[in-house]
Amino acid sequence: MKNYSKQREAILTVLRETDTHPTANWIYEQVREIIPNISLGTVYRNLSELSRNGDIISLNVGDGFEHFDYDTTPHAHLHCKECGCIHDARLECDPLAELSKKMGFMPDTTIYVAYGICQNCKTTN
Amino acid sequence: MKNYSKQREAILTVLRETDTHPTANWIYEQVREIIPNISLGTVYRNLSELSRNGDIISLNVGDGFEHFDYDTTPHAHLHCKECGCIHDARLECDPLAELSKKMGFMPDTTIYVAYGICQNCKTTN
DNA sequence: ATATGTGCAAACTGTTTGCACACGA
DNA sequence: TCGTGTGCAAACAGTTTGCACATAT
Repeated sequence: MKNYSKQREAILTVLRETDTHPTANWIYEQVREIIPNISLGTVYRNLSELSRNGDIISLNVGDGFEHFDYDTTPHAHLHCKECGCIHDARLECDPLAELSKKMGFMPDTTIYVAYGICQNCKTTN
Repeated sequence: MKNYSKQREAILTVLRETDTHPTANWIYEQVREIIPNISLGTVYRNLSELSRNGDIISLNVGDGFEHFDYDTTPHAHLHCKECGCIHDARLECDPLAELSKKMGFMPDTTIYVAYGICQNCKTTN
């Protein structure tokens, strides 16, 4: 762990302590409870940097928002088109890792997303 | 196959005849060679509709552009961070389908993306 | 005639960036 | 002091949308 700025530490703390897949703005609002006058630009800058370093994962599910995940291990995301929730799931196999090896492609991140309707929304409607 | 407008037909034709994963703007420029005065808004509207219907796939690799794919079958995408190319690959297993079944999640689309450096960029640098 | 789709351009919005300033080594 | 990071606000860019008009049934 490097010697990060207190802003970056706060962002990491917020991200570590949630099991959702928050957007930059949600993180911004949470971090403001720790550092009230932090700016949204700083949040974006740090999230980009952390993502580039591989400390966190940037997840784009096509809802117009970038989502961030503290868990950088390969795992699946189940994204509900109805309520927008994103659930994690353990992978039973990792085809992207195997594939990449065969094709001479060096992946440093792999993303698995299933789009559909979650159980909760299914029973509600 | 429904009775689509000639604009939508042209968009589908362009999409069918490429093996890349074009952006809305690239599609727009191609379609203009068929329908010179088509508007970008129409391209976006049709792509959204087609994607919603499941006729095409919308793919977001986090480069700021939405990419579209005529191939709606589950397959892997290898996205090069260097040159931005997106290569297709056959899946050796489909964990998202299996997972979803177990968790009561009904997916209508599954996205597999590996981020890294492609073989071409690796040898060039 | 009526409903659906289009062209155009303005508006929207998540994200990025330039710049002056603050902070830590 | 010097370099890196921040706060602020303006700018950016991909996408969406309102509206008048065209098109097909």
